[in-house]
Amino acid sequence: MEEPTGLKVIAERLNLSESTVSRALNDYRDISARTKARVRDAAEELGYEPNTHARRLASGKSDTIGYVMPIQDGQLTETFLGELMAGMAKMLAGRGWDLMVLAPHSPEDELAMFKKIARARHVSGLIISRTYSDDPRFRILQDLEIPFVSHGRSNDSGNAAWLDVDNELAFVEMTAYLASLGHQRIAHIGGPPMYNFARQRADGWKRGLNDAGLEETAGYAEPTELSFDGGNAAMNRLLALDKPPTAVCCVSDVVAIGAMRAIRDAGYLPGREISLVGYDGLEIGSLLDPPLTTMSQPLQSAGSRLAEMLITIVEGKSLPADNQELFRASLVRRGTANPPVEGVPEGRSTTGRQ
Amino acid sequence: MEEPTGLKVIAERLNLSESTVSRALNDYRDISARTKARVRDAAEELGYEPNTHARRLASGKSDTIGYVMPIQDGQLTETFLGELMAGMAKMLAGRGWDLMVLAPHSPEDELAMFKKIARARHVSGLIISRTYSDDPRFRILQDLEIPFVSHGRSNDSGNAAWLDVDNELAFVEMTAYLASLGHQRIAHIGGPPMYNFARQRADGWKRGLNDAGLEETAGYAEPTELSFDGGNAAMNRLLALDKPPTAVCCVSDVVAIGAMRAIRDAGYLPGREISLVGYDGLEIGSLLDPPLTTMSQPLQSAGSRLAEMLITIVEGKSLPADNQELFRASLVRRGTANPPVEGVPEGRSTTGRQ
DNA sequence: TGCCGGTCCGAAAGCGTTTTCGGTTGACTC
DNA sequence: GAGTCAACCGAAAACGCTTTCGGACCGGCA
Repeated sequence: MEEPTGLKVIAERLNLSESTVSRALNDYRDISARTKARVRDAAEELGYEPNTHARRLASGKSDTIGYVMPIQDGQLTETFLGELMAGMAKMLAGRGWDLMVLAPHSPEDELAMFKKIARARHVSGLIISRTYSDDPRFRILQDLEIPFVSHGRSNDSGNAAWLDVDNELAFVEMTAYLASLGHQRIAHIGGPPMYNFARQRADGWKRGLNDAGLEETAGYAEPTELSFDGGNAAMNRLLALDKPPTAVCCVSDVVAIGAMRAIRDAGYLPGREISLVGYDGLEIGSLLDPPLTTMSQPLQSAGSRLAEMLITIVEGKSLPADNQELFRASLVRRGTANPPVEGVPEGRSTTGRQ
Repeated sequence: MEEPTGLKVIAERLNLSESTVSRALNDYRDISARTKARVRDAAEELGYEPNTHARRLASGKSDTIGYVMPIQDGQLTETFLGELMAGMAKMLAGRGWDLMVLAPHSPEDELAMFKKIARARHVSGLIISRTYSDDPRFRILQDLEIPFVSHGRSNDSGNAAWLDVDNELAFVEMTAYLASLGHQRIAHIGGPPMYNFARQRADGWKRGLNDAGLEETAGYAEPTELSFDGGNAAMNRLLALDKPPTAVCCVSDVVAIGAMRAIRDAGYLPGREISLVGYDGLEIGSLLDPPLTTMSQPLQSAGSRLAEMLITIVEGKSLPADNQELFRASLVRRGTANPPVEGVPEGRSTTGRQ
């Protein structure tokens, strides 16, 4: 009801022009300190809040960035989106920027959104996530000249801005940890190689083996779906080998949980006959029996940093290529990774040779 | 680089005025069908996309709603936020609206955001969630005249708009289900009564007992923290009773999982000596052993509906009080709810009497 | 005294839409 | 054939801010 106070009323009250008031509030240096103080006080007192749309129209800036949610392929929706977005939103709010959510329901839809943004420019930058090994979005966004930062790398992320977890290092460390416990037969249950992180993690596992002086046993790399069933099936395949592994690096916690079930069903105990490490640091993993050892990645801080990077790029204060950061995952020691026990597990098809 | 095409260029190309073009695109009826068609074709061809800020400034509408994330009290961040927001974003996008995320880090911060929105009006409505039994936000938002819809009811939600799951009914059904399996000693592990849903669920359990002709046994209502440890502790208290329950209605899946552990530690098997039903329908529950029976609530559709309701309110097409909807949770039968077995469990402190 | 340079502020032109208000047609009535 | 009434479109004023440009004023210097 009460019309909001604009520049006008505060200008009239102080016998100043609107332009002076505007510049005073925006801290232009051709306004005297005294005037600035008067203006600020009056603005405060009157509860002035600039009209966002007018400001954005006049300045040509939108002070808004968009987060593109991963396209939901029916199954498990990422559980950490909330935390990531909270990190972004808080950072942005601190700078007076807004966070807008985009939830495309297909790649075509996503493309249409990009095109619209490229034209309307009401969003000045994007954060994308869940990158593929070959991800056309990098090219598209560059062609459309939309500033963006990616959460996760890709083959196509060359000179783009990204923030990623050092997946490879995480799995190097995971493997090294298992080796340090005494394991020699360390397998890997991986994800679909179309996802970039899946490839990186597999690479990390290989390098970890190498670093530990172990060699990659045939059949020890088992790619699978990122699901409970996928982990379960992959673990069953590993158990059917002549020499099943005594430890397994799993591409995700959910996959690891599926593997745990398979281990149990085979009559073993996860963390005893077969050690297991997951990845994601899911809260829920600690509730299992035994609690799942895992690698956890920072989320709130990642969201915050992503937003920060994008702002500097949008403002032209840095180049995309200068914004490439690697976060580090950290080992969460719980109950499923322990030194190997002697003699087990035996291959199902063997009769004791070994 | 290439300046975006505005109303101007399409007006010039067609020898029309900008105002005519604008009205044609907005389907005013004082524009001939022929002209509308010409304008639309030209707009299409030129890839016209209206400038959001200019449009919003001129029309005085913001076509944007904000989702206020629950304030994170350190512990487990809701796992379903992603899905809920996806539901909202998709619905809104379909109508040309935007979804903005607000992530206050304290109640004071939240209040400041409300006040700012009330003045700047760059967000035309809000969706709030995680409501308390006594939630001051209802009053505040009404006083500030900010249109809003709440995800969850409250004592204060009288004539406000809300969408909630029928928590009470869900627990009535849950209790009835356990009773139908033959259970007579049905307990409830509840949440902090400051949360409105916790109260509702406790009420549902009581009504369910009543409907089944059972009476509430002393000590069978155990409020606790919404965490694994909370569930664990509460279950231990139940197990220490003279006559422990043979079935337990849990306020959430996480709490139920904590309870499962307690049951195991006491030497029983969840779903055998003591049945258990959770609430939330967490994916992860199906990965447990045995898989957790639970009640699942719709999320994407809730998000979508929330957004839809808010739009009609913002547009003045309906009153808040006419937008109160109850969704229904549905039972997901998995492994932890079965008919009672005879004679067990015994109270720990008893020596065999019954 | 005249000129120069700084400091501070006002005027005014946008930014790209929407929307009100008339005005111009042509057809249609009596 | 004057008057009426739709039907259709243009002019122009917002919307509330930003930003450029120039002007007034004052002190200091030659």
